[in-house]
Amino acid sequence: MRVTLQDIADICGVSRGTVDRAINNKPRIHPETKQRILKVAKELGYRPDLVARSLAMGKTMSLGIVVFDILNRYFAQLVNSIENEAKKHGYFVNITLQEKDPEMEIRLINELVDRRVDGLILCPVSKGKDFVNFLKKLPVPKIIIGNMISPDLPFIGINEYQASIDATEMIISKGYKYIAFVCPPLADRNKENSYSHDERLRGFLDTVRQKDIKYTIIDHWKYCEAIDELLSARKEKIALFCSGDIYALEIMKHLKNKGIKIGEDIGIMGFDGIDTLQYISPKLSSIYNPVEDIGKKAVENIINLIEGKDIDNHTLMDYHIIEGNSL
Amino acid sequence: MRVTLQDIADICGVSRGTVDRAINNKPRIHPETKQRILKVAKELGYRPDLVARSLAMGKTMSLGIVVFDILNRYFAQLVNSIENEAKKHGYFVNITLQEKDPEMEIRLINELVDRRVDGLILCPVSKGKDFVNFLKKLPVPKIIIGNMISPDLPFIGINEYQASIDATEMIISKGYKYIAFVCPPLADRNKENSYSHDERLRGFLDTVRQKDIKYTIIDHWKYCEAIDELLSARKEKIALFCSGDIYALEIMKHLKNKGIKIGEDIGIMGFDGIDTLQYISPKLSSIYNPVEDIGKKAVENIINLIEGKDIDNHTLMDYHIIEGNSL
DNA sequence: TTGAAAGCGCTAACAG
DNA sequence: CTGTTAGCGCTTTCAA
Repeated sequence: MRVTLQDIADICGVSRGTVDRAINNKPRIHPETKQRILKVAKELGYRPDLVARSLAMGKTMSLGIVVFDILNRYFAQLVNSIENEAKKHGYFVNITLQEKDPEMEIRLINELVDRRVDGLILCPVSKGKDFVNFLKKLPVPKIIIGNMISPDLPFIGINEYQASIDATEMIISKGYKYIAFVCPPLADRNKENSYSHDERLRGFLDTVRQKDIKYTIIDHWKYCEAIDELLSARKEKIALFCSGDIYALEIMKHLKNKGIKIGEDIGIMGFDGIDTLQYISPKLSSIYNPVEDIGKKAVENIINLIEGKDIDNHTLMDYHIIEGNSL
Repeated sequence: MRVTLQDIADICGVSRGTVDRAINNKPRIHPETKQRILKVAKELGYRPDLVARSLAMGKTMSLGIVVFDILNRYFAQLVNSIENEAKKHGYFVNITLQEKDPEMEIRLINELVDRRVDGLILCPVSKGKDFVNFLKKLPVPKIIIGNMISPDLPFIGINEYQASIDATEMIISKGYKYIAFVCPPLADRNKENSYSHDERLRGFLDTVRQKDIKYTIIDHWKYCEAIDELLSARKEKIALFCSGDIYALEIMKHLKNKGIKIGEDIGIMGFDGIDTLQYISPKLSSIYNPVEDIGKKAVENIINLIEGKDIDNHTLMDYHIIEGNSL
């Protein structure tokens, strides 16, 4: 049913090789036969079988992407920019979501490799020596985004530690004397890769301790309740530094429902600068995480690796503070 | 470098066929040889080459998805649910974004077919007879989501017309005497497929005309300015019915900046019920568009088609009105 | 300039 | 139960 090179060859009375030369613009073919072949190919609506080509060439022109959740705005933006950049270079994108399940993550990576993607872009949740070894052994190049898991694996991200210091200093500069740092549960962080959150926490702690600011760490899922308690327990005006805008948005929703005025009764700082924020009032202060640039850079780097070129093993992109009205 | 069936066959002193039987759990093989082969395969870390398998079997176990923009929350939710469901059935997902460019759309669909995806799930922007013919001629099954383009092509969506009637009646029931319908420019709608918006508009018009309600249609990109004018020109309290939550969010942002109280000074109704709304105050009234169910159903249907089974050509899913505080 | 043939790694049909 | 063989559709090398 589908037209193959052989079909065209039969009709034109030439060999498959010649048809190949005509169709793929290869040299060493007589212009006239070429025209004849192209004409027939067009009439028959010939389309190449990219699976067969991949097998023959050992190259699929596709990238495997593993992220955990495209509903997370950060990853939606990331995937969007990866897809756009990949397309420009003629690559297609195989996306899989691993739902924060380390076993599933490994399974999915394996299957992408089985499908012979030419390169992998990963935002891993797994961590540890075994996982790093697993990745290193894979027969395809890979780029890690966001959660660094090993200095040996090519990485793209921002300086989370410094960004967190900058954010904390900015909060302090607004006069807050008590800051709560909100982040995912430590229990999860032991199993999962939480490099970003760890670095942010470290930056926070180093700053508040050095500046002698009172603080607490809220690292469990009942953070809204914890904040309520905090509000009734502390007299001074407090600020919340959320390790991710998603937390900040949930908290803002909660506080608004209670009639608490954000920016007046309490200060909030986010992290990531996701674009949903444009619709939120008051405007949330946050850290702009250049996710589009990161996606683009990841594609550039992975293609360089695929082509055997050298890249910087660690690339840190520029971030900056977004001043909103929430502090 | 990569281990093949032949490598294992050589080591075990059997033929490729036998190794195949062992590895793929096929019958007619002696348990002992099977064990021996499996052991070697494991030691060598054998992994199947899915490209080769695809070529041999004429099946890639992958679905091609074409949407225009994963940054649009509606499509992020859709893609998420498609990916999850596909994974359950052992299918992988090739996603491409066409940026509302009809030519690009055709190019991308063609390339997905060249890559031998087993089925396509499309949210087309193109329309017209040529495009429908193009789709019909494709040698793979396909499902259309959202924008119906032909009664002959399998479609999944909601009854946009009826939903719009329900929404309009609900607005009217709140006492509004003047309603503005906000939707994308007509100019774009002539070229692009705007089935959803057209149906919503039709439902709106049929209702306001029948109930003798004053109305206007704002179908250009300067809708915020248009609304400002409307607000100063009309004395009665007006409602805006936005054909898409995205418009509603932009408008709410604009109005909030001007200090206009939504739900009090003006009424707003959205469409789609995207999940960003949970963070927005006041809560936007909207129409819940069951995008997750649609994605799931699309995968089920496309797999049925791939397997040669029959499906309902048109599937309408349940929607419902979300009552917020914006009316 | 063109043809023939081998091979990519796997599946499947047919013998033995 | 196992081996052999012929593809799948394309690329690539070597002859002619």
